[in-house]
Amino acid sequence: MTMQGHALDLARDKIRGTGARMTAPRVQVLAAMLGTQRVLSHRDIEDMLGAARLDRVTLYRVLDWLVEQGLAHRIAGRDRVWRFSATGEAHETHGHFQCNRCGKILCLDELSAHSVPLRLPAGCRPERTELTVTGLCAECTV
Amino acid sequence: MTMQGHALDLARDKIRGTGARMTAPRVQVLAAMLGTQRVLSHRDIEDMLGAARLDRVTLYRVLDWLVEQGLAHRIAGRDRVWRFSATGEAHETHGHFQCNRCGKILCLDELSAHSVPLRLPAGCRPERTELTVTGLCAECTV
DNA sequence: GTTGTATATGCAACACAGTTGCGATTCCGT
DNA sequence: ACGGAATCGCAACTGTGTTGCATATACAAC
Ligand SMILES: [Mn+2]
Ligand SMILES: [Mn+2]
Ligand SMILES: [Zn+2]
Ligand SMILES: [Zn+2]
Repeated sequence: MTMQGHALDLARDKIRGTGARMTAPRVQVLAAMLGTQRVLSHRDIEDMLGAARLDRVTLYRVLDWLVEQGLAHRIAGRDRVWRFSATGEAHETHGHFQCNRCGKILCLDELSAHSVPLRLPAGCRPERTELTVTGLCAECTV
Repeated sequence: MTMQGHALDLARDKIRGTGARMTAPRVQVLAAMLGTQRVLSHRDIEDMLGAARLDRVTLYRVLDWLVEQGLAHRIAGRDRVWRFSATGEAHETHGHFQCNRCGKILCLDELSAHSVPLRLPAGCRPERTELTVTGLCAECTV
């Protein structure tokens, strides 16, 4: 409860900082993301909200907005589902691990995408390097 | 025509090599993939086949089968679209570049995923490392 | 060649992530 | 309070990929 209260306050601060409107959906979604270490899918967040349910489309739009504002980052897994995280700053550049069985994504904070030496075809303008290791997570290893 | 004939013969050889049935859909799809350097989506292949149209589901199943047999590789991009390639052997390990605007994928043959030093959380078993650079391709740069 | 059968195809219906348009609501500066 | 732009909620839609099942066919045995 204290933890959740803190996440709510933090979420409100961050949203206030953008200068845009502070709305219940934005606060709730960002607080949910701040309150966990996990990388959450749209569906994960829907489930977490439970009672405070909000429209599917609104959730998609809030997530897009959080990414635009730099308050969250978006990760593409091999299951072709977007996942979102609000923790840390270096997330744009570090690698991720995705479990082939349960789909869970972990952040590999020590694995920097910047350490990869780029040599691109002529004319290509790189924007971002994504580094994803797939395999089995500790819980799914038999 | 000579080029296409060669791709057809090569496709037939490879399919015969699996010991499974040789069917028109398999030959046509594999030949289409062997006849290009590009990394093709389901839709790309449908368009290429044109007259020799075949059922959507059959195409999905042929692609799955080609991957199972090791005759093609499947690449996950940032959009929710699988892309396939029959060329080379190193697709599992080298990096790829995907254009944020047109979705095209290029192979970065010189960028090896093996060069990335892994340091995973305890218990995680890595199977594959994916390295994708996103940005704008030469044709989409304004 | 004919036949039998496991295998592959084609169709219809479905699942699921994500998007678009638009009218109704609400945040917030005045 | 008030007004208007920003945001929300709903419905309908798109696109990719999957499942179930009846039909067709590759190919091995004869
Ligand atoms: Mn991360
Ligand atoms: Mn490749
Ligand atoms: Zn797992
Ligand atoms: Zn492009």
